[in-house]
Amino acid sequence: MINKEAIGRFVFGGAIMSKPTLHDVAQAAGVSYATADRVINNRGNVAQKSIDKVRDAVARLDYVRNVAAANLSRKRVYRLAFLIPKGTNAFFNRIRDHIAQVAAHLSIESVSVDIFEVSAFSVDGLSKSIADFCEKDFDGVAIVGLQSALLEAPLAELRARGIQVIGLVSDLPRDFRAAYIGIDNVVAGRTAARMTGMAHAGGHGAIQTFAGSLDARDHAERLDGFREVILADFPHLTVLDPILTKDDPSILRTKTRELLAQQTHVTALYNVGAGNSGLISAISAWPEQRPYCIVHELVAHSRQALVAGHIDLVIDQRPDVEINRAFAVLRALIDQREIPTMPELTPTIYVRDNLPADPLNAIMKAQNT
Amino acid sequence: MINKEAIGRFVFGGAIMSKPTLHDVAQAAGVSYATADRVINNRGNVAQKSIDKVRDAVARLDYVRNVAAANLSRKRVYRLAFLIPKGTNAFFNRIRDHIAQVAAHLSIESVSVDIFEVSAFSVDGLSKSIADFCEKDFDGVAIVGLQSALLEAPLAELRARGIQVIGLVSDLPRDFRAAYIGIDNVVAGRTAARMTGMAHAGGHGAIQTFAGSLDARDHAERLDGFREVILADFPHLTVLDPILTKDDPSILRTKTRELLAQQTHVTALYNVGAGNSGLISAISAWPEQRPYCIVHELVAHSRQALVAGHIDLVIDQRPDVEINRAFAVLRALIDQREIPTMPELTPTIYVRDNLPADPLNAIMKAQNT
DNA sequence: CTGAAAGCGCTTACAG
DNA sequence: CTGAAAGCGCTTACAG
Repeated sequence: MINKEAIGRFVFGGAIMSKPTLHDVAQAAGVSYATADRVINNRGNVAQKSIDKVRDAVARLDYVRNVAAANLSRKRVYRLAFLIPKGTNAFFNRIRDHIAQVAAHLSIESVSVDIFEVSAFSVDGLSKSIADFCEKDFDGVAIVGLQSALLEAPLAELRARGIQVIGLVSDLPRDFRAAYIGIDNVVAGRTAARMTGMAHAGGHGAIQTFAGSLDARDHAERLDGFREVILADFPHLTVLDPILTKDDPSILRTKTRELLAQQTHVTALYNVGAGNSGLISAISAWPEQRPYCIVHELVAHSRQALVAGHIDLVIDQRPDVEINRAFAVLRALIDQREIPTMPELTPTIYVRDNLPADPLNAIMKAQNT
Repeated sequence: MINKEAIGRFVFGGAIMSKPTLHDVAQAAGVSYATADRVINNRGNVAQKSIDKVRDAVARLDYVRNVAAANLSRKRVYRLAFLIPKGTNAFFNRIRDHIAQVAAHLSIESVSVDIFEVSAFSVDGLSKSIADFCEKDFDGVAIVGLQSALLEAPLAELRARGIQVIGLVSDLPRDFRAAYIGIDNVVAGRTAARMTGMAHAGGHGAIQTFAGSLDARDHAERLDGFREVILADFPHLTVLDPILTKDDPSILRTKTRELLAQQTHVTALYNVGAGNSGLISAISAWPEQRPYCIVHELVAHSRQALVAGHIDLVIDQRPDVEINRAFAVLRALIDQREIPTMPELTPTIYVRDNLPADPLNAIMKAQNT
């Protein structure tokens, strides 16, 4: 035990001091407790002279408000909400599950969590949902957003009501949310390209891309990133224009089947969007000579396909990490604290060997025994 | 806003009830507040009859202790410590930095954090450090462990003193710690193998492995996992026995240089251990014809080599995530709560495209302007 | 504009 | 074995 570093202690004149309280501040400033409280919390109705004295004392003593005590005395409940696209999309189901799971633990610490489902990918629907949401009494909300000026008015209304807003997975107009929690989709596309390039080991090839729609910003960004890297670093490879799928599994199935039946020169498939179950079902019928295959988001079917060797790679945005961070960021914003240090969000590469334990699978195993 | 789910509220008879307090429990049980407190916290000196009544009331009301209020009243400080190998190893520097960073934020919430450096990788040193540590007054400690029966006695002593112990990065003897936070190194090796296999695109090849020492459990496990996957799924590839390096960069440099000068049939390099700066410096002298190259842990030099294209892949254990989890788990253990849901630990694959933002780099850029 | 007092849900002596 | 009371650091009426 050679070296020792002490952090987070208050050492004064060699002795460990306890943290200053509002009482100490009031005393040092020569005002009453209540007055000190008023300036600390900007409650108004305080003489400028008092304000200055208190501010000064705060700085001198290095006072920091004890949020836990404050919350206790107010019986505070953090009222949080999530606005998530409704529907059966496996990815958003995963998001919902994790929110519920975290909420169950957090309820112990006086946090209430509501999930609202909004009509998927519709600017009108989302705009109306946000407007409705204004009526409710919440402290903060995480919204799976869209980029549209139509959302600005309802978002401004939320802010006016003191509700903290963050974008989740898909961003809102920049100036109308306090933070964005999600991956950079250009980076995700670049990552997919790097892996595809590596897997060709310098050989020639052509990559068939798939996208739900080029209007979807995340899809377009992934394609851009993908093309950038292939163009710059893998001159032997060609990126074919995307087949548009509306994220519909049956379209993906049909198109993939056609492609494989034609015995084309295609050496790799990359789907930037959803609907992978269709792609997988088509591919698994051609097990012997399938192309290299990358998709996004780890959900039941993509996971299974990875394990079975039908696809090679899944790029995942770790919705569990995103949700955890959304809670932490919302609480910090509501408390007007600094946002805590957290690990960065980066697209995660899964192969069959580094998959996280599968909770569903564990349950099924338990049932079988 | 079609559907709505409320979580974490207490709904009773249609009305939202606030959580029951100890007061409610005492009343329902027909005992005094103090007695209820005694059974909740197992303070002893309570008649069995009272215990039963209180336990019953707790179950009926679904009471859960308010930890924040308890901590406030006790002016509780969580006294946490980390035992980390000393030395200049870039990986452990990263660990130390992140601990300090998290600690700076946590100090606000009455947590004190101390880092103790112990002589690296020495069972004797670690054993003595743990014994010394018993004398100090802490609530919990995370230890970068070793597997040795010699550690059992001092660890038992820690437990006897009510100090919560977890293994971090490298595990302690199973029965003498409450949890282990770190990746599965067999999985890490398997992941490296899968990527190496893919990068050969079905072609033949030979992979030269490097390890610090085969006595190091993590090194041995990574090699095992690596061999397993190559053997099972990549029959065209051969895994060469590891060159032992003591994790010394100069040894790695020399050996790699020799290897490359010999113009061998080696198509890939995989170092399961540390000392990568040596490997990288040797490789970067042969930019045109270098083999495929995988190393562990994202630190300044491996990151730079990835960006420069000298190496292909870094497998990282996300020490930042591990540290965050260590704090959360220690606090849960100390509070005797359930361990909170957190994203799983899985070896992370980095290529040059999905790197997290580099804080150092950002600082240097700022200084240059 | 300012201050004294009760209360948030708990723990800790202290008195029976 | 049991209970009444003060106090943790804050907020919220309420009275001046």
